[in-house]
Amino acid sequence: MQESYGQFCPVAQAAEVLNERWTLLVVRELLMGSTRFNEIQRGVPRMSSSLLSKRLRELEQAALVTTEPLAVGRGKVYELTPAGRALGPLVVALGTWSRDWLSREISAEEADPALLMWDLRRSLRLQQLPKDPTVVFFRFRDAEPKKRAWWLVARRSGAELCFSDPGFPIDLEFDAEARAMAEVWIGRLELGAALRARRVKLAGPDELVRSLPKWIGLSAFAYPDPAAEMAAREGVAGG
Amino acid sequence: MQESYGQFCPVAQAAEVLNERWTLLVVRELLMGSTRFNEIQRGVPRMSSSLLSKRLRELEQAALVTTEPLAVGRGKVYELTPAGRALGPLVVALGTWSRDWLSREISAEEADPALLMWDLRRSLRLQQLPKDPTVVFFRFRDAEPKKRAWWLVARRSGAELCFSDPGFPIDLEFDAEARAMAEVWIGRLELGAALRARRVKLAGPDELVRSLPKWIGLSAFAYPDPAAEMAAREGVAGG
DNA sequence: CAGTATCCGATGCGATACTG
DNA sequence: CAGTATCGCATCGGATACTG
Repeated sequence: MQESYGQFCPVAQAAEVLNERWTLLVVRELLMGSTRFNEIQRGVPRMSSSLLSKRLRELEQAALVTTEPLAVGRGKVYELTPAGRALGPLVVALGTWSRDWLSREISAEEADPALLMWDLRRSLRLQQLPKDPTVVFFRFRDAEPKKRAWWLVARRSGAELCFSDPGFPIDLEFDAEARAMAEVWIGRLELGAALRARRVKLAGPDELVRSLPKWIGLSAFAYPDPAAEMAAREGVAGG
Repeated sequence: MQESYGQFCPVAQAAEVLNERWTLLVVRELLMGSTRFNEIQRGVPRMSSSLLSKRLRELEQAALVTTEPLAVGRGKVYELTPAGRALGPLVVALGTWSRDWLSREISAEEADPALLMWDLRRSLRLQQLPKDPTVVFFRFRDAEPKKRAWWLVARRSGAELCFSDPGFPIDLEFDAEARAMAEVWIGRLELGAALRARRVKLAGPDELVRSLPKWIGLSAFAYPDPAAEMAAREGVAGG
């Protein structure tokens, strides 16, 4: 832990807790609903276990996180305290600010399909699925071999992500560069626009294509406000 | 600069810019209106010049800050770009969150009168002054000798801060522990309550005492919203 | 699986000294 | 005054190995 700033200013005190490397991203994962160590780690794959462990302890000490031993099996459940949950709007605001003002391109390195798919899976609106299961195949031509193909098997009861063909008939098929998909995901590129520009290709029965925006979620930062969210969806569905 | 997180998530990209040690506090100073190097540094006195210089360059590179050489004399003027200014509500929200949820006590170390007075001077509402000049003497009994006594000479045209008696007749006199004063400043302790509890003492003509809350500002985090602000003022004036 | 302990190298930061 | 250059130590964090 860094030395204290030695200031009474609340911003300084907040910074002492949140500015440590990775900490904010761990909070983000918890806000997104991850509760288990490995689940959290899938959201921050470049972070070592030991550091994640340390950060979780620090967050617990700062009273932003509580843990409870699992009733069955080993391990704990990590959850945000009210103080931690109160950071939700702040993290969203930060993400939105970042999307709007930091014009950095997404690099090839960053557009990790594993992370993207993991995020995407978590944000599905399973209740809106047009079929049960709905199976979507994703192809990222530019990704490293092991991360090129993904099967998403979405059921109302939950969704699974596979690296190899699970054998279900495929309903929809995406084909895109990981970067383009990531831009759509974070709301910098609208799906309709991406499709028109052929940066993202989507194949399947017309009605399934049309209904997709209803149940595939986007990043929390993709929607500045609910109205814009709805407008964006209409636009996509119409395209 | 730390290594990149390697994530496309906007939060990660924002963190890369803002999470460096001291950076957020430098942004805070710029948001508060400081534009000159030394002015900024007075708000972060424990930060070395070299590091402040480096951080300012980084912020400039991230397009949050612009500089302009001074027409006369040496040095530059530092200013936030629109992107930087857009962080304003975020910093305030962070400070408010911190005040509300991080219940850390202000330590004696942190309650630096120099910082407190510097903040206070900057937040005066000079147009609301009852007299011109209005001279306030502050005594912090618990502070180190050199920081025990302060004279604030506030004029509509600007305010000065002195460590030694400037010779003006004193209108109001504060006497408090620096910690108590800091708690009032950040809005964790209401001035009226502090006065009643004798943690802060204020002496002077009745009408000047009463008018003080009108022109002495509090930290940006002391007011969750304008309504609360007005209510707080009324409460103080009545007490 | 769900973490923890240890080690070691990189680097971030603070101190000091210096310049126009 | 308004910064910049340099240096050396501390510490942070990543890799690896380990445990119940």
